[in-house]
Amino acid sequence: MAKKLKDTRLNKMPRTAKNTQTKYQKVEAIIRQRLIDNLWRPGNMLPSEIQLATELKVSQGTVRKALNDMVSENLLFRRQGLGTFVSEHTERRALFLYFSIVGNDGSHILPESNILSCEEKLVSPLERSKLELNVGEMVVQFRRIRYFNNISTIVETITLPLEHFPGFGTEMEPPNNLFRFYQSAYGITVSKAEEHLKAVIASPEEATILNIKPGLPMLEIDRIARMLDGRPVEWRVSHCDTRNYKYISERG
Amino acid sequence: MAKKLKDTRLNKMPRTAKNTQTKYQKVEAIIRQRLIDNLWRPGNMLPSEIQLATELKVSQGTVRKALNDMVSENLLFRRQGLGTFVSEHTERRALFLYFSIVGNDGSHILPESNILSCEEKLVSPLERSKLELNVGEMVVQFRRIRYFNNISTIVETITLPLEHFPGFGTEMEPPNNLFRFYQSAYGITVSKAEEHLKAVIASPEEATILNIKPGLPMLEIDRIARMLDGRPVEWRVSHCDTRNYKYISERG
DNA sequence: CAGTGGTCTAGACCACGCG
DNA sequence: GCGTGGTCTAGACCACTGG
Repeated sequence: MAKKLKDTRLNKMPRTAKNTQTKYQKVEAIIRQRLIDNLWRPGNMLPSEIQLATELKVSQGTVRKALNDMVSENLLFRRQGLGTFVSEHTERRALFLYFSIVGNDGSHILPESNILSCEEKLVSPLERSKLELNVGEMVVQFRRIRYFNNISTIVETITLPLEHFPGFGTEMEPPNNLFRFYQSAYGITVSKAEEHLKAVIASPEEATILNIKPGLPMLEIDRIARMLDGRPVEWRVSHCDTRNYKYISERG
Repeated sequence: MAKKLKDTRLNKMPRTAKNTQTKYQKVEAIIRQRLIDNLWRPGNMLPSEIQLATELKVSQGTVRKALNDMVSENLLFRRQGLGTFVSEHTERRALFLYFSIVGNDGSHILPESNILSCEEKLVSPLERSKLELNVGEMVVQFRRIRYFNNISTIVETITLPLEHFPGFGTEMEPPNNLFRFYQSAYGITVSKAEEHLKAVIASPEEATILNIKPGLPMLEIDRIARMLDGRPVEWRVSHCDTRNYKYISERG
């Protein structure tokens, strides 16, 4: 790692067949790298467009395009009259961006959670492929129940690469909003996730845990969350009782 | 309807508290209306940015911003050196934009389909609320099975407001790609959809139709599709056997 | 080659938030 | 009032497409 580091000033080489990256893409890459390096932390204000333009020797419009692209990726947000800021994993963000379960009436509620178990172990072949790890690496795995209005509705199994989360779960109880915790405690920002959904049957164990009938249909959400550089950072399998809740998704 | 129609030339009134719409938003509204009116049809090329800018008395940059916004809504697409075009509901679009079921290995296949039944009837209260219709309006409702590689996997119930689809299903068999048919035969472009997912149990009837065991868990996809002006135009409930297939969704 | 969209610049003015 | 982002303009040049 750490190849090509002295790119602070953009080269003036014309864009040819061998060099398809535009100026605003270079600006974007520089800013993205600064986020990865935690040079600007979540909640911080970035330098103004003018300052960035001056520093990087491009016009304000070019900086603007780069920033706008990152805003539409939800990495940054802007407030007119104030400035441009690094996004944080707030409650609101967790609720509307990374949590797709709502009540039958459409109401958004972030459920409470309760840890059932937590262990460190050697990565299994399936976990290796899901988290793109090497043989012999360690993971932390824990299960938890999630409650809406004190009614247990979801059981989750969460697997993390121990490399990125030293001491996770042993030094303190993981909180309800995990993404915010990853960000504040480990400097890891989840910026994307892929969810795979299936319908399954509640196992006897799940039925006991959730206090429902075994054989009840459950919505399975199998999700890989990725950090800013695109590497997987969490594998989560959630089984959700969808009698009173539903998963929502927009298309188009 | 048809208030405020003579807005072809943009007014020069300064943007105040009572007038928050910017120039590019006005340009966007004009172009969107032309799409709704089928003035430019799917697949057609729009006038060049320069032409639009001249016609609407704004600069090329303003037109560009309006067009780019609509490109990111998938209403238009651009090809450098050629022009800007109205999006069509092609196979590819159906497959990647409005069909979220893929194989367990991630492969995209558009299933074949087979109509089971089709009827016109008075709208029910539930259908009224789903499709935002009035009491006494008529709908067309039909069921179909969908096959992946000749294996029946999905059973769908589709409800359409008859008002927008005169003669639907009676004059000819609805084809596999419905959205393309809505567009080519009725001038109706689906531009957005909201999907609500739950896990349910296969009913005895569904089990018979799909040749599976009753009681098998099925993924229910309850979807409202909307046309360019935002009005609902199709209600579809799909029950999918997810043993060999899965629903995918990106977040962030 | 001419025409299209794509990038980049420079500068003007507006709307907003805060002191 | 001042600094921020937001809008708008005008013009230059590049890259791609098709004839």
